[in-house]
Amino acid sequence: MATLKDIADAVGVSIGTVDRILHKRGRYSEKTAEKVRKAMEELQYTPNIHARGLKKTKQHRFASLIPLEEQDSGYWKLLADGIRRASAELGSYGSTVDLIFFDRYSSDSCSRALQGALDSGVEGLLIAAVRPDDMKRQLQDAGIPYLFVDSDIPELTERCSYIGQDSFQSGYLSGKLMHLLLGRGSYPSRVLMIEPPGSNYHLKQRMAGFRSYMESTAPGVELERMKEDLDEEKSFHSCLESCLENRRSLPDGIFVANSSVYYAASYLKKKGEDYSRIPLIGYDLIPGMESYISEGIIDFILTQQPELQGYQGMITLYEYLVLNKEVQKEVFVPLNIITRENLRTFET
Amino acid sequence: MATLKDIADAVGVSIGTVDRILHKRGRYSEKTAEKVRKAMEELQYTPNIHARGLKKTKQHRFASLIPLEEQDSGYWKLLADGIRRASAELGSYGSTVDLIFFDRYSSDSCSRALQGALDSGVEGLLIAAVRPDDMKRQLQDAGIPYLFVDSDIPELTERCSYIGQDSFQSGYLSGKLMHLLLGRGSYPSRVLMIEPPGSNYHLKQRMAGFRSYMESTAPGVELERMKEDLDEEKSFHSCLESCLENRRSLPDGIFVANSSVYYAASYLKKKGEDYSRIPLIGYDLIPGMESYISEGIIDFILTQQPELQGYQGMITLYEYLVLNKEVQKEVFVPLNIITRENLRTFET
DNA sequence: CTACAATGCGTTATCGATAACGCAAATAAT
DNA sequence: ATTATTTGCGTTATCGATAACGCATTGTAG
Repeated sequence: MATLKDIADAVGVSIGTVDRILHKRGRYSEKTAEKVRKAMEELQYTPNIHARGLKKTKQHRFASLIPLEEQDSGYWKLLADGIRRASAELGSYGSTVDLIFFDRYSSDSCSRALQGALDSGVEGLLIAAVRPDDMKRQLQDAGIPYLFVDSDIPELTERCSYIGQDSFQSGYLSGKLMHLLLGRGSYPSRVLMIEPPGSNYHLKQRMAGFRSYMESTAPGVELERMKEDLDEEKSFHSCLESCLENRRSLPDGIFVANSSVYYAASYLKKKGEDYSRIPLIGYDLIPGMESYISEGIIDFILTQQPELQGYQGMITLYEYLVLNKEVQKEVFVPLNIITRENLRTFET
Repeated sequence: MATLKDIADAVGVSIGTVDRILHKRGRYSEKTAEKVRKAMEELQYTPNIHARGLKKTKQHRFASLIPLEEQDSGYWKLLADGIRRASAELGSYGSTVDLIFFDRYSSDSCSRALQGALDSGVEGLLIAAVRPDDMKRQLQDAGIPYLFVDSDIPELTERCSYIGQDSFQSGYLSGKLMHLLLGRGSYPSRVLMIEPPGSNYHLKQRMAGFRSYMESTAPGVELERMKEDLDEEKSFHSCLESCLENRRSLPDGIFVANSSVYYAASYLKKKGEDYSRIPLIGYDLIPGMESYISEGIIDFILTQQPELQGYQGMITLYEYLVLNKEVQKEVFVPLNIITRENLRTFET
């Protein structure tokens, strides 16, 4: 591997000059710059990351801002784990990461946490933008760069990137899988769509995607919609119970637009065989989900690898701010389909 | 972040002593060692990767040994791309990677390539063990560490790791998806299983997994088996043609155990609507596959992210040999299910 | 024509970990 | 008791990139 010194020797100048040219810091003639660039090309100069990183060691500080780990059935713990993994890695590169949590159902908690983060003097923020309206105001004139994960606020064009899901498409995909589970040609069938609490952009998009698939491809399928109000198992159970009691027969399939599918599964299991075999599709591989999948109560889980989102998000922020890498404005993570037969390969 | 110097100052010794204790290089008393270890704990010492890497810059050389990129419909190019990505990354850490290719249908080509790699003086080898018998002999007393990707030879216990697929399980999963596509209750149906040429362990496992699912779960499904002999489009087409002509009716589903599903798709497309709508399941997202998926000719593609396998494999080898990290003996990559509706999220 | 800035380039300390080297003091061997 | 050897520890050059500093030379303003 060629070093700065190799280039300098080849051209007949000093490393200082080469470095100035490399970083366009002025104080050189265009003539030597041309020669240097040619030599770099020929000798295939690659900067030594270690040397660069070592020299540039100056306590970088970042923070992440996501909902409380236990909210949404533990979904945010997965994201937090990814952030922690990135944090450990960045630690040995001389940076620190603060994890800040807020109550996603409280405007107050959210804005206080965000304000605290903005005032804490960190160099960059990783934000799960689950409260777009609250956050938008505060971020308008944020002095520091930020990156969104999980949920986006596209209007904030200064955000350095968004890493997350294509939620409409994931709903659409759920629709297809449900359609397959119903069995072709067994019309008419009735499917129950459950919209969990804390309705945000992504939930609505998933619902819309699901509906869109059914309307365009499976006209014989009738959709019923149910809205949950509390992110809690008991409440979910009773709500589902009253909904199912009011019907003539059991639905032919149930779709839950987030990880609350966990509650639906525990309900169906409790109610026995007839209920358990209703096709059930939902989101996110949170702890405890595995058993319902391997028992076959949950047929498909879609996931957008929250752990990876957290990890990637933090690493991207670092690369953007410290290494000056270019980053994509929008990164959609792969939509994974998890079912009984490939579940094991997704466990860490 | 605490540095060696911080630890040294805290204990009242020099950094040389701390370093010797850290690396157990002798020349210290157990008494100071104890104090140092305590200080490291308290001050949360994390070695600075950059400083370490910089000091240890000494041209590490590795090589990879995989089949020719165009074989198996271009499957190996994906793996090679992953290795190249790792190579670029490791380059800036001062290491080089040679990519060596061999003809996977020639024992001679394989053993010459392997011998060349072993004699080239590299520090570690990444090997796609697609010719277990040939390779086993040569690797018995290989002087250098090696790691397998894609295909394994579990008997060689000195291999530092294996990164790849659980092929039986992936066949089993294919079986489930095929079952869904057939539509529940539409028995009896007949499914054609195609075993591509170059029959190896993984192909056979996939076939076995598929058959196992059907036998255990879908007794009404009748399986027919067809064996291909040449890895070539024309030959595949004529073989498939003669097979389909000898039947009373079209099969209700087709399963191809590797990326040759590409040839099957091009055949079905050519033959028009009746053929195109036959459920078709296969493997690997090779270039050109996308269009058949989005047209709906291929219903499901399973993939074990060959690009990731190549990348991960090379990085793991590096971590094992250079950073002395512990590595898992066996890593199964996630089994991804790709279909029309999530295809886009898997394109890079 | 002097002052003084701007240009072009070389020199050097620095980041943190590593490991070779050197020097005492303690212990062992003769 | 004297020479070897071992033990315990400090000192220092090194890896490559960075950027501050310094010193000429050229250009420009008063």
